[in-house]
Amino acid sequence: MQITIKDVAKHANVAPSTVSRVIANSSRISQKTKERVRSSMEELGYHPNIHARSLANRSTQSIGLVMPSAATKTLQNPFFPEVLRGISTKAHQNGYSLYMTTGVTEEEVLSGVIEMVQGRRVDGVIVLYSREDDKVVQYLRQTKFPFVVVGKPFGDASSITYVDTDNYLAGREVTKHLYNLGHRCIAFIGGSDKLAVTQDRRNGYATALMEAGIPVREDYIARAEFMTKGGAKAVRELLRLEEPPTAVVVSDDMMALGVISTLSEMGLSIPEEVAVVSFNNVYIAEHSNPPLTSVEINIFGLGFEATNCLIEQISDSAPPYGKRVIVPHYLVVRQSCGQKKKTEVIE
Amino acid sequence: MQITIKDVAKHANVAPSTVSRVIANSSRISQKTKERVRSSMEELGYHPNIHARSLANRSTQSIGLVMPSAATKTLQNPFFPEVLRGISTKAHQNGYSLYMTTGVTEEEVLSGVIEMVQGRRVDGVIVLYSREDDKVVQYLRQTKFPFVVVGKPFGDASSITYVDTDNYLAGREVTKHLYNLGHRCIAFIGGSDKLAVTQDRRNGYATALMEAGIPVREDYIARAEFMTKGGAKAVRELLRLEEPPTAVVVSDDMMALGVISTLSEMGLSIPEEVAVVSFNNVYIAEHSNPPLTSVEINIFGLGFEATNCLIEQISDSAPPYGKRVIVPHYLVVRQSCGQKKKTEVIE
DNA sequence: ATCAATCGAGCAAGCGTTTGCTCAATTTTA
DNA sequence: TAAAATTGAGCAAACGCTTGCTCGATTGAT
Repeated sequence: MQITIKDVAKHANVAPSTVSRVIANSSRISQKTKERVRSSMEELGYHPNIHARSLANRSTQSIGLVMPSAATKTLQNPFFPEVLRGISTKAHQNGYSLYMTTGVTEEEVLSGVIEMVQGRRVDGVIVLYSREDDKVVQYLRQTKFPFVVVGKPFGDASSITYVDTDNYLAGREVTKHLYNLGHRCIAFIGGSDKLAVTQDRRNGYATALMEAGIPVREDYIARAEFMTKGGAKAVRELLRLEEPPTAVVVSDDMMALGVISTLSEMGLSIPEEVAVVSFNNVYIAEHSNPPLTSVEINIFGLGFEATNCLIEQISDSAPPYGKRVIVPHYLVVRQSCGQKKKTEVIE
Repeated sequence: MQITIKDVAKHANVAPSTVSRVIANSSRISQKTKERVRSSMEELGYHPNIHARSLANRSTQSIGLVMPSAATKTLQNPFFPEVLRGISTKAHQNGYSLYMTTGVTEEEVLSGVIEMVQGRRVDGVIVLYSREDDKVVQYLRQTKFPFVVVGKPFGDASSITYVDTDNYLAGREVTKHLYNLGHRCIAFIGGSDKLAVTQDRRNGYATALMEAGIPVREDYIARAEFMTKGGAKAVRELLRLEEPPTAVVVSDDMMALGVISTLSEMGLSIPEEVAVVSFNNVYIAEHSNPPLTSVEINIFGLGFEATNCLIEQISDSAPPYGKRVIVPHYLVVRQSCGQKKKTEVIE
């Protein structure tokens, strides 16, 4: 059987309540008693029962994680482990542990979240994506449960705390970079249109083109799944156009990987015939062939900051309005985007 | 305030205990009452408080996950997300949720585990690695808490339930494959020597050499960290040898990635000058340059099976002795290992 | 029609902690 | 020196749920 607070109390010759207060390090207990109780705890190998504590306490010291539906697929994108690293680092620092539910459909995910929240399983929730018309965010909002979103939320963003990259700016910069390298036919391959990240990056792309006086062509904008296969398919279609692009902005490294393997298969050389840039700069971007030019968005930082915000909210030290944290990004130039003509570079 | 079982009871005009039994779908309650109670639950939006339930119940419906220490680093290896996918799929199917603690040092990890176990936070634990002299496994074993190991445990393996790849065999096969391609100078680059997986793969490698009548050279066996940088360093040393190897068996795809980028940097062509094979066949193996020949070990399956075994143990439907599940593997041949002379292939 | 068996539902005692109150002992103040 | 203030610790009531027992009502057997 488990060792309870009562056993410790008996062993130390005090009341259970005293033991509890020793654990909480209450000032109402004398130093002497504290020490006696502590050594009893040590001796008996006491560990508090988390459920009893949560029940009495109404707090759980754990954080719920919401992955996009079909999390099982999602975990294949290195974005998630990395953001998880950031979250778990901060959570651990503050004595929180992590609680995950997964679900295949959107409904399943929502009911998982409801269970977490209503069942008082967690003190707060981090939503790891931002999608249009998302039921999870709606629910969390209306129940006024502490939560933060990784990505820019839809609707009344001002009342929601979120952590994000300035994807619009990043999209613009990347496109401009290609323009500066001399490209005029630049395509965009994005993930699901419902995702904030796709929209922002695409808008940035479009803005950059307009600024450069290049019309935005609908047939240069492709959509695909956030994984390699989607990227492969999208690029095939683009190259079938009468005037195929000489450069593509791809909204995600994994998709970009698909793009470059497809290009290689088709016998097109990168970056000479088609230049490629993408976002996230996940681990493997550096090791692909050729290495990917990508926007470093500090995924770890996104997770870390999100957790920070959440803990602030939980401990009521957060302002009552939504807070917004933008994590800085920068372009990491590698081979996949090419460079200006050699001569110019040498100069 | 939360809606409790009492509220439902009042609303449905029954006793709280009846509501509880309705939830448990006890046969002692008539169909009519069940329906009435259920509609009350629905109407009030009732969700059971998980902590109260666990407290009364002594069960938590959640599974603890133990990552190797410095989990923050570990998550960078795609092995973990993938095994997580397997675990979370099976767990979800059976209504379990996942609970993670992380820790930087071995001590931290251990105390996290102790907290999970003694604090009755989880019903069972999955250990995601196998290392020599591991305190976590020792602890779990002596407390007789349900747990399963992913990887072959040390010590009295027969009493521990574990799920593993036949790494010894895989190491042998891979080495033999290189031998068959004509290689006679084959090196091995492994991760930490304390890990079961490293030892097994290395032993398989050595066996294959012996079977082929090739002496095992100490200076052909390098050790490195389980990530790209380690691989890079190790290969540099091997190539400094008087008689450098023409092929390397690398114990992990991530390290192999480091190996091949280093080789490229040094101007050596793969597979012509140095052939490379590795293990795990993670997502990116296919997309590296050149694509990696790697052993597909079904990481997802490892996670899935491990969870399955654990749930069996928790629900007492497992045998009292340690069970062993070996998940099959197979070699996926891609460019990095080269092939026999063209003519022979064509024949 | 009577008694035993069966069925459906309620009572109340936990599960292990926390915490507002109470109260005795000690110290301070007048 | 007596009264007031302070300190340290205990009592007992939650927290929300489960479950062994009890008990009245229904059913079936005699």
